[in-house]
Amino acid sequence: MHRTDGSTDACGLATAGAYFFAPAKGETGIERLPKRQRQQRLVELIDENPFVTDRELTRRLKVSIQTIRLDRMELGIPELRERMKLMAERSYDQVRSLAAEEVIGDIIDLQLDRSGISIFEIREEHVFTRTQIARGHHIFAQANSLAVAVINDEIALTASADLRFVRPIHLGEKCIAKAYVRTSPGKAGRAKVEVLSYVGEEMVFQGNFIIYRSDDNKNR
Amino acid sequence: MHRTDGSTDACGLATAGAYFFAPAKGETGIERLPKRQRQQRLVELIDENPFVTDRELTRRLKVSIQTIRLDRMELGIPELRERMKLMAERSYDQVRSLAAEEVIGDIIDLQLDRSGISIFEIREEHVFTRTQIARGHHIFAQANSLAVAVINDEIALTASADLRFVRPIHLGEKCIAKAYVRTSPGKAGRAKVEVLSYVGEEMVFQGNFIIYRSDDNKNR
DNA sequence: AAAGGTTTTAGAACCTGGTACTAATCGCTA
DNA sequence: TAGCGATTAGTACCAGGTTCTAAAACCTTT
Repeated sequence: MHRTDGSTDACGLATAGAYFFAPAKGETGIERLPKRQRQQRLVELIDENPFVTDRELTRRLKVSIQTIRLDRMELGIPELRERMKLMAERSYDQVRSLAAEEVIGDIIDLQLDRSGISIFEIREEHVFTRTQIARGHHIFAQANSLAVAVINDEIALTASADLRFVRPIHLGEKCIAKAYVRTSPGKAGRAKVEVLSYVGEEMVFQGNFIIYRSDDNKNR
Repeated sequence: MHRTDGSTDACGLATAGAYFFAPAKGETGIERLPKRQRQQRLVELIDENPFVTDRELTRRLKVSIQTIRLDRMELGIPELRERMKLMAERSYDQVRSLAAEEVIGDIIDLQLDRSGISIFEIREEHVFTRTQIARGHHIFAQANSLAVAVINDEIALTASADLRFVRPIHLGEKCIAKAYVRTSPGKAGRAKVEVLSYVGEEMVFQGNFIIYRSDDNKNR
C-alpha cells in the first residue's frame, strides 16, 4: 500500500457557489482567489520563501495540492528540491568563481601596458537602498581592478590614487571604465594609470592611479 | 566548503582491519581501501563534488551502498538532499545579508560628524590568490564606508578622494580604520574626512575624502 | 435546461535518494 | 573454535514530488 497524498479535505464547503464574487477583500483575509491572482500570489510566496513545500502552499492559498501543482507547471516553477538544487549549484559556482574574481566588472578590451576597457552594471547590491545611488567603493573597485589588470606584471599593487566622483551613478546604469597607462611600459617601479568611467557619453568618475609594479614581466 | 569533519581519531581505535595490507593489487588501479582511507577518500570526494549521490560513491569506492551510508553516518555527513539544502540556505542568507551590507567592515565606534572606527579582517576573498595581498578596493571600501557613515546626513556621497596605500596588507590581518571629520559639522555642501587604517601600530593606508552631504541632518 | 468549456479536486502508481532496522556473511584473530 | 569488526543484503518506510486518469464543480452559451 502506498500512501497517497491524502489532504484531508480542508475546505470541502468552501466550494459553495459564486465563491469569489463576495466582497473579495473581506475580514477573513484570503478568500479563494481567481486563477490569475492565485498564480501571481503563488509566485510571490515562492519568491518570498523558496523553501516552501506544495503542502504549505495548499494551506496558504486554500486550494488543493493538485491545483498548486498545476499552477507550478503552468508557471514553469520547479519543485522544491529542484529549486534548492538550483540555488545550491548557483552558490557553489559563485563560490568557485568568486575566489577567481580578481576583477570587478567585465573586461572587454585589454592592451597590456597601454589601455583597457571594462563594463560594470550597477545592480541592487551596489547601491544605497535609500537613494539607489551606487556606493563609491564599487565604482572605485571597477576602476582599480582595471588599472591593476592593465599593468603587465607578475605583481601589481595600487600605491596611491586620486579620485573624483563626478556625478552619482544610479541603479541599472552601465558604467564603462577606460584605463590608459600614462607612463612608458616596462619602466621600473611605478606606473601611472588614468581611468575614466562613463555612463553613455557622460563622464561619471575619474581616477589617477599610481600602481606599484614588480617589473618582472620579462620572465613570463 | 562545509566540511563537517567529524573527528577522524587518527588511531584511537586500533582498527583491526589491517587485513588489506597485502600486495596492493596494482592491476585494477583502485582496489578497495581499508576503512580509514576509504572514509578519508569519501570526504574528499564529497568535498570535491557535494552533489554526488551515494550510488555514485558506490561506483567510485567499490563498496556497497550500505557501507557508504555507514561511513557517512560515522563521519556525520548528511545526505545529498540535506547538503543541497544547507548550501541553498546559506546562499540565500548570504544574498539577503549582502544586500543589507551598507558598510564594509564592522563599525565599532561612531561619533557622528566627529570620528569613527571600523575593523575589517582580510579574508580569502579579499586577496590576490597569487600573493595573498589584499586588493586595494577592499581597503578603500572599508575606508569609504566609514567616511560616509560618519557623516550625519540623510544622503552622503563620496565626491572625491585621495588615497595612499602605504604598505601591502596580507591575508588574515585585521585592518582598523579610523576616520576623522576635518570640517565643522553642519557646514553646508561638503565635508572633509580623513581616514587612517592600521594593522597593529602600523599605518597601512591613508585617505582624504571629500564627502558630499545633503545637509538636512536637522530633520532627522 | 442542456451542452460544452475551463478549473479544480481526487486518487493511484511510480520516482529518487535517502533513513532505520534486522540479519546474514566475510575475514581475520585471540 | 568462538568472537568481533567490517561489510553486504534486504525490507519497510519517508518526503516531496511527477504522471496519468477520471471525476466533479463551476461558468458561459445555446
